Amino acid sequence: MKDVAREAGVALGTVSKVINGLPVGEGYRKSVEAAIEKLGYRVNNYARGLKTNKTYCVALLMPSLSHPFYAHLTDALTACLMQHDCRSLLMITNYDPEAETKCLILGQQNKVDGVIALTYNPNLSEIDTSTPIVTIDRHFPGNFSCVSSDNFRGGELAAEKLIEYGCRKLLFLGIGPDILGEADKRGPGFETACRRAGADVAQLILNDRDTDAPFYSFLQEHIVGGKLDFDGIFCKTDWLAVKVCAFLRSRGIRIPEEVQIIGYDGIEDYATRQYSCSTIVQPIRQMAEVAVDLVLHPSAKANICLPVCYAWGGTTKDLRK
Amino acid sequence: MKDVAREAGVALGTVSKVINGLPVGEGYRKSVEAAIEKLGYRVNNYARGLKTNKTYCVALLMPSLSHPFYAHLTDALTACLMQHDCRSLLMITNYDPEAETKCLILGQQNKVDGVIALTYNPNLSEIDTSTPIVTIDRHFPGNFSCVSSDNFRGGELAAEKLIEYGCRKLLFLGIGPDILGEADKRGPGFETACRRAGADVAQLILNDRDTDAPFYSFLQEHIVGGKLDFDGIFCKTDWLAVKVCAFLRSRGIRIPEEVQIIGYDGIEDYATRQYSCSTIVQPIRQMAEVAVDLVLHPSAKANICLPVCYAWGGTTKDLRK
DNA sequence: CTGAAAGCGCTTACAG
DNA sequence: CTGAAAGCGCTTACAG
Repeated sequence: MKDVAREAGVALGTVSKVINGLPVGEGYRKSVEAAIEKLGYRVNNYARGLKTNKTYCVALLMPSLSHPFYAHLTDALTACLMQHDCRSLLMITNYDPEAETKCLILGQQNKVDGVIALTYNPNLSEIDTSTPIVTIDRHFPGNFSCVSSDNFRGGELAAEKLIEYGCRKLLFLGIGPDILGEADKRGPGFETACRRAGADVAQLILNDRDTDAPFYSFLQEHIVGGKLDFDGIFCKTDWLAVKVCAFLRSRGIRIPEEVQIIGYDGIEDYATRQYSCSTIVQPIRQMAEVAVDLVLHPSAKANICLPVCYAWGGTTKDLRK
Repeated sequence: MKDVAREAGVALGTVSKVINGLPVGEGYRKSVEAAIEKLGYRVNNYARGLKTNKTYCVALLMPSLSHPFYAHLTDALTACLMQHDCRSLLMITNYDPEAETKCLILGQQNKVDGVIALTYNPNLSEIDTSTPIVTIDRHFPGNFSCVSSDNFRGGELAAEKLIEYGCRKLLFLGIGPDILGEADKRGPGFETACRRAGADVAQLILNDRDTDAPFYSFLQEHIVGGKLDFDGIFCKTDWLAVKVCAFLRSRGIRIPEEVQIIGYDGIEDYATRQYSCSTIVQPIRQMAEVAVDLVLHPSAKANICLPVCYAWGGTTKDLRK
């Protein structure tokens, strides 16, 4: 920058003004721009951030990118931030609360303009609350905004569809509850709509993320004479739905003829772009847009639920046929 | 930091030394640490970077995170960087050369310590070459290191396996060539091994990433009397292999009984962790480790090919049976 | 071993 | 409108 000023024969302040588009004499602007071009000068964001306290950088905290939902969300968030001339500082926590806390601190140490976090259970007491934090799907005490899909409505929708397609003996399968997770409204939404319609509904909710064996033994117990005791299952995630489908098929149960299954998330196969099961689709792009908007223009604590929709994915009856 | 110095009754330099673990009197260390704790002080990386010219931040350029390969690679790279106390600045280019160039510049403007890039065709002439750049799977003129899987060997391996499993009329299907892409050695590797074994080999290589219709019409032309004219196909990517399988199955051709298919990448289903097709597996974690090592400790231009392996995924004959 | 001072590359009141 | 100067929060020779 000093070199540019010397080359153009002006003071540093003038160069700064040209860079930032502040009013400057036309002749000065020309020569400064020429000097910038000639020297290949590029402003140093670190130095700028030191003065302005703006870094044009937002930290993204994700549990993993191995799961397509997180990968797509990260993709969408980064694209949105880019449109606002913001960069994303990506941190992967692997579902580990300690790593989550560490990452939050690291992010803040880099003086990010904000944090968008999909976390499981960070130690929030260590967190500096002066930078805006937006969570995805999680409520935390304090002044954090939260954006999520409309999980309760999604649960209702799953129930409505299964009942519409003829199911009467319904089952909800889920892992959780996560700490204060918005996603834990899926089950209650499902149950509410089932009861409203007067349909039978059972549920099995596990706490252990590491094994799904209990789901299989539960299902096995409900297979009598080669027939499953339920005709409609809502799984808390597509991930679970896909695994449940694989298990039931391995036991000779036909899907969707004997039992229909709906998941939640809206995961597509990477190659064929087909849904991996019938599912409640989360509006990922919109969630990203809202989260970015909220983190860049912090307001009072907001709690935003975005509308979901149902999509057919082979594990429910296809009414189009 | 000034506050910390005042609180501890020492000079700024002393605080700096404590923070950076430089030798300091035990009593001073104690009181400085107490002051840091009390004030909740955290060093500002931007200010530090201004002096040291180190940012502990590496830019990651990826075409997208919608494809599992890029998502897993990004995940692994971020984890490796984290272990080196480095953060990742994520930039998504959507395969757009202009965006690639813009991202490279943005990254450098943030004074990253290095760049790891999986790009298609950025305008490299605009790039400042003073920061180390490591590419994945791409060669560029200039002093950039490149890490990739051993694509040529992967192609050979695919041929060897298909031939071992009884195939005699082989076909290679691919999109490309990418500009100077390392991945373009897959076809030649395949062909070389086929010829070496004296097997027939045909190939179809398209240039248009946006449509795969020509693949299907080509295959359709080679279906005579319900039989495909090839008994072994190597697809340049799993993505293509999965789509080709879907097409052939829709035409009533049985896989792997009538034709065996191998892809490249090693993509697993996110839920079942099963390979989406028989495949040549890229060593993603190792590639990430090597790339991070190379970007953090730049040496002379290195060109590193990591070993691949074959994995069964349902589209070749399972010899274990 | 410690403290005072200079300087990293910027921005921003403040005079002129 | 422009230039000279102070200062953002750090680190690092340099004296003491």
